[in-house]
Amino acid sequence: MAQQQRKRATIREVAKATGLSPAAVSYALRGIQTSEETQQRVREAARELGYEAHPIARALASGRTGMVGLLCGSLEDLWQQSLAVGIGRALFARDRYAIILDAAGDPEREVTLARQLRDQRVDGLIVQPVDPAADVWAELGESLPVVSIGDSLRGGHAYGEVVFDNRAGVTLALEHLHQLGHRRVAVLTPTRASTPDRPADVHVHAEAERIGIAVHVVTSPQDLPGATETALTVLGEADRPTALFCFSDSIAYGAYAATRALGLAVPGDVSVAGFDNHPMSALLTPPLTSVDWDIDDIVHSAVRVIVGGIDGKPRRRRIVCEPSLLPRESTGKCPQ
Amino acid sequence: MAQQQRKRATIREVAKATGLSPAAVSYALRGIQTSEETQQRVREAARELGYEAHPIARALASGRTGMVGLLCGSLEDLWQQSLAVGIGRALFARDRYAIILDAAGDPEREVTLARQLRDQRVDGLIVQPVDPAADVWAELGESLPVVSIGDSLRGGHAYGEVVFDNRAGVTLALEHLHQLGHRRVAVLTPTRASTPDRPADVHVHAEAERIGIAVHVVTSPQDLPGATETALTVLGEADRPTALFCFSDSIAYGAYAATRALGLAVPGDVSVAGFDNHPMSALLTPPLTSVDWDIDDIVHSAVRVIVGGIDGKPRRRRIVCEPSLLPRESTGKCPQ
DNA sequence: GGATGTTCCTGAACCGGTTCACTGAACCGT
DNA sequence: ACGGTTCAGTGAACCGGTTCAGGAACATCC
Repeated sequence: MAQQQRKRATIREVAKATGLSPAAVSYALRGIQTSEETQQRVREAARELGYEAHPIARALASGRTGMVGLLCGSLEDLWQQSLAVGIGRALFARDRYAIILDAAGDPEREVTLARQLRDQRVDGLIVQPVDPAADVWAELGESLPVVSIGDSLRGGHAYGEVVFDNRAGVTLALEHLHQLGHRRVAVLTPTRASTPDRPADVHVHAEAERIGIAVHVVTSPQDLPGATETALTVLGEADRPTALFCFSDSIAYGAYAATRALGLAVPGDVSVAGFDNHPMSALLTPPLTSVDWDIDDIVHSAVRVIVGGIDGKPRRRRIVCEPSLLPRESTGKCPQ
Repeated sequence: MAQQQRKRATIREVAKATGLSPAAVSYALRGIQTSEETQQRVREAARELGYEAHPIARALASGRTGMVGLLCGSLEDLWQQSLAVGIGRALFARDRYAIILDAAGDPEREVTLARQLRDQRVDGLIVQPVDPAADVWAELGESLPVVSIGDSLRGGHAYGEVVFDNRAGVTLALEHLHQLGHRRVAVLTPTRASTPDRPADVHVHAEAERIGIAVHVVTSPQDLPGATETALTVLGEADRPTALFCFSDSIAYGAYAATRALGLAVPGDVSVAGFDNHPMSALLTPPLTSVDWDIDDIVHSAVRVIVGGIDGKPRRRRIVCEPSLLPRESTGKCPQ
């Protein structure tokens, strides 16, 4: 398409119009190193010429792009979608743009995308790590502020962290199920790096043991068909668990689909608990019991921290979010 | 943060290492105007030096950023979230990045964001217009390829269009409801520009008249609380409609919440039909009758067309998507 | 009154690629 | 042997800002 690229005015034209040097104009437009009166004159000339700073040129010269990378662990998950949307908006409100990428639960893909974002010269990176122990975080950490959401990056390579007290969430859910009499629970966690020592997973086992529940941990994709299939397998086993604890609501939705397909009643035959409390969860039949986090708080914390990092604040931040349990009707007394 | 910005190698260093001019290296790396043997040498030297092209510098010199703007009408809508995610992925697969912005149903905001994206020098713009008749599209159309999704931009200012045959969708839904005996239907459409002559809206009235249904058109926000409130109002009216036709599934979810709050049975007391067929819709109780579009097809069409536009293909494209009706259990015979 | 600062502005280098005009050499057919 | 192409590569300008060293003008201080 022969785009005529509608030549916009440059800083040198504004300089010519005002009789100043380009440097002076550059300063004036940023309100520094110039007299109030000059700034006034420059602004006026700029407006008349329809001058708009060229972000690319500015980025090249100043070394900052105004872009923040957002690397999501798995955007199939509706909750992560909400988070991404929220972060995109919040960044925009601070004059920055988000580049949203999706590792789709694959640790290798995550590494590739992370490098790609660095090469793209984003000013900062927000990541929901698939593999919090990957070496790539150390590598990125030396050239960018990195903020992790959800899990701590191993080795302290993050500039900031907004971590969830997953342990508390797990405890809440498992105790809730125990109280209802469940002793055999399947835990469906998102497909993740095969690091077997992820703190949350370890905690599931430890807590289950402490509380007195036999758990069976299974990984699951986050999309509806994938999660449904996983749940079908779990529920089709000989020794069917009496409750499913899903590490994201999206997975719980798959569990619902599976119970429906198998003709199982929730919570009559099997209880289901979720994690995240997506708005849709209240709308299902029965409404889904879920562990709730304050998503707005997470969004704003993450954005505040990454912006701080970009602006050179030296103090690292670690913000811990506490969950609460929202007991609804998908969990009930253990059958017989 | 004293980021040491880990100096990466530049093209001139590669030039020095190979004994070529920077220009030759630039050409060689892009595989043009140089001998196979030189390209080989250059690639090798680049690898050894850890050279990666600097996208910003490239963008400044070449005038293309590799970024595509994606301006969504209202990201509250789960279906639009799916679309955004899909488009982001598909663009990335073609070595491009998406900048996803959200007009939140506000036409003024849409104009501002559109201009902002242009000033940000995106190579192209994909938009789900809130106001297809806005003047801004003409303005953008002269400096960028613009692809609209959903509605045609008035005045033919788009380079390409992936439009939905909304009329057909409306017809499908209304005829379905008519067949079930409904004669009084409320239509909940997303909050939009106040252009009263939007083709889809006009068509609702025309089709309703043709078919013999009295319609009452109401605009609604797309988020769950907003849509719930709108539905509550509609269902609380003296002359309550016997069916709700929601122009997006997200609005239908609000309708479900409202019926629940009012103690109305679906479809016993009121039928609900949606539009878009989001994956969650099959999971509700009762499963939602919805007008279905092939979202993958939409994603790939839009991306194919915008990439064509960016690459200078002169032929404009208009792709029309046809809907199909997925009758599920949320629509039933009109009470008495 | 000379040393010392400020304030405001300039010139030039710089960021790191791309592109255009041009050159020297090789290759072509006759 | 000759004019005409094609190929591979060069040098310099260029994209449009930012930044740094420095300088003129003016105020301040002892």
